[in-house]
Amino acid sequence: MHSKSVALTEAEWTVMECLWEASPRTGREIVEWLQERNDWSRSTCLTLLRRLEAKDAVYGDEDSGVKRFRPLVCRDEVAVSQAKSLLDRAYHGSLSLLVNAFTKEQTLSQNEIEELYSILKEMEEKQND
Amino acid sequence: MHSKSVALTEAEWTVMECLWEASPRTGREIVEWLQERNDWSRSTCLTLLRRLEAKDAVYGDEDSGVKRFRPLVCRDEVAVSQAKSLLDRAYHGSLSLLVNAFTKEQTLSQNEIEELYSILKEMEEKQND
DNA sequence: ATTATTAGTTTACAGATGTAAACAGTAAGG
DNA sequence: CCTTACTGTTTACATCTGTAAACTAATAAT
Repeated sequence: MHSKSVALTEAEWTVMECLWEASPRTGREIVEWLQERNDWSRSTCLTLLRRLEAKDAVYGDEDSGVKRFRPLVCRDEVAVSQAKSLLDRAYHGSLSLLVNAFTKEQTLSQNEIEELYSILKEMEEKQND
Repeated sequence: MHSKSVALTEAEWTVMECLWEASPRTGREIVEWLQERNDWSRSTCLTLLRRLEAKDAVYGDEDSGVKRFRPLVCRDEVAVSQAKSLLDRAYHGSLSLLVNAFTKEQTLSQNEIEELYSILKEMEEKQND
């Protein structure tokens, strides 16, 4: 699970979710999983898998005609790189600007607020080393 | 400046930045502005403007052969809607998850941390009304 | 008038993305 | 052996994006 900054499209994300949830998974399993949420055809699912293989986001380990797919990038990496690109584009790279914009729009749950507090606290502690 | 949730592409963002910075602006001005940062041809700039007009993100007010463009969506709206879509996709809609992922990756500046604290504080106060 | 300049529009075209039908290879059933 | 049922691959095609040349209408300069 090396660290490449792959960019995933909407549809590809969905496929990856399946593999991040559990892997390896066979084509058949993946198709099934995907068809439960979207109504893609088998072909569509397999095409997406192939494209993901092409961009080294997954690897299909073939064993007697059946491939066993597993992710080559982890969710966190992709998420962060995606977030970074949005942040740069829309918030001059500033996390607080994003959070601010967000809170103006919708109230955060008490839970979220506490969560955020503790993240900040932790951050500070780490800094005081 | 109504509230449509337009989705902008990378290139379109750049054009919008120009108009958000100041408007109205004539085609010539926009092209100039854009060429200072990217090296797009005049055509490219104008094509993007036209596409933005098509998706009602800007309006070109024609006056004797010269158009005066201005944005029809505001930066904040677009930014938030973009952020929301990322959040949903990559962080199950949870802001704190995003913040967390981020802090793990790179340290926030003291400034950012304080900024975030004050946002949270404000948030809480608003809640206690 | 004729030409050069400028403004915006039309057309173009390759690569990415969503979506899937058609096809080929192989294993299992009869 | 021949058909069926699967597995994965090739091919296809419309729309979206990035990028821009070609063209037309209007204006200014000679």
